[in-house]
Amino acid sequence: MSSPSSPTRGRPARLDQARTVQTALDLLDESGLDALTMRRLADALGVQAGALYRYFATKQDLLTAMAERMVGGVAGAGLAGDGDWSESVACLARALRTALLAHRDGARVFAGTHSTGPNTLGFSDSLVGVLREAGFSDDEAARALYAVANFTVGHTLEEQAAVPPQGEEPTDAGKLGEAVRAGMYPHLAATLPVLTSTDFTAHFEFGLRLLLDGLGAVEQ
Amino acid sequence: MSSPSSPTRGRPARLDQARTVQTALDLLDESGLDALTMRRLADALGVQAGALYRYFATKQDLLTAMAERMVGGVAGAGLAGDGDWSESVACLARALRTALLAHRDGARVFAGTHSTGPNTLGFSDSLVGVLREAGFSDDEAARALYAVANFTVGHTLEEQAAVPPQGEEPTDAGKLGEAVRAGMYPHLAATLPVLTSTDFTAHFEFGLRLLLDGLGAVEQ
DNA sequence: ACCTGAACACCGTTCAAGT
DNA sequence: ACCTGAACACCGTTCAAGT
Repeated sequence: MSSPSSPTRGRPARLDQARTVQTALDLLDESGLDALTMRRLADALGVQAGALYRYFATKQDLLTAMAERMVGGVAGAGLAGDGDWSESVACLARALRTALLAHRDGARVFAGTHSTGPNTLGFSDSLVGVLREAGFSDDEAARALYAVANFTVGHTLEEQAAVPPQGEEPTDAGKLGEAVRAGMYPHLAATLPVLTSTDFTAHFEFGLRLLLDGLGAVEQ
Repeated sequence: MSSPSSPTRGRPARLDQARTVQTALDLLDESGLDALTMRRLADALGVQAGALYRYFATKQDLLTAMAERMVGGVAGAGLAGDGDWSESVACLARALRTALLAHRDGARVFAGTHSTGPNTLGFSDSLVGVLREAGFSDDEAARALYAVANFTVGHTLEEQAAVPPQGEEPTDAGKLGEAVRAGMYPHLAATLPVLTSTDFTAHFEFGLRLLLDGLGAVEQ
């Protein structure tokens, strides 16, 4: 309740958790995760690197706070639609993907951390709640959460890796094309246009539909 | 065909790509991805760090070769079962998960790279092939590959993060328990036993079933 | 041709000392 | 109480020089 920031009377601290996380997210968007170092972040905050350790015990803790902040508001997406559990779950999954896409390397940051903050737990509680209230068992609801969340994060990880934010060529679809045209992989060759398509929203919606239809079958 | 390893007559090179990748995988299993540095790998190979760069232009290239090696043989899993596309796809997904689980941090290595080698492309071609031959369209087959692969990798990423290989407490289920018992999150509280269950195979099979049932609905 | 030795430009983290 | 300065123990990568 009063760790490093009680209402003190000395000169106000230049740093606090909220401003540090915000600046870290700005730096992430500008330069990407690989360029987000404690020293560069300290520079952006006008401070020495060591000072950050009064607010975050490790860099991993900072990344966790960033992930938690990124998914703020996502839990509320479960209230859309009018009582259709399938649409509510879809909205939650879409909101999670959108929140991760909103920051460069957002999925990598999220996948690399395990926040137990209110935004992250609120999302999980919301999704599990929608399914329990729709009549699914506790086991089914919890496992559906795993399936939807893991698919969404895994998908967004691929999406952000495949579509580099600005400059450099997408080095990936290119090498895939070469390799596939080399001869083997007849099935990949036939489906190359879809595989290298950048319409990731369509890919995402397809996978999400599979999961929801599968859940509909569980419901009987 | 003859870059750094022609059949020369001088003293044989101490290094080659295959031995380097194998030693790197051994080191990964012993110490984990964070401890896998070019210097430590060089040490294990009895060589200086700089020497590795004759065989791999960057550390990322080495990691890609490791990922490619990890999924060797996975493509063959599509031949199991007797013509049931659903069982073939399930076998491919299970084989991928098993291959990633076979190495410490295997999913992290795989998710962080994008191999276009024969093992990785063979897996994709195999899965797409099973579906195309079962009558799915090219679009459906390609998108199903995305869905199954992203779910499997996302799931295994979580699994390996949740179950620390040997020592240290699972710091994760613990903090989740605290936070959930604090009051809010009634739905998480009700499903806590399932959420903190370590039966990841059951979780995986549930999600996989959803995807396959969803695909069955597409088939009509 | 292959590897060493040494350097370059960094990292995350700690901690006495200042204010 | 909060931050600086400086250090510790590392990183990935490059490249002249040796053999």
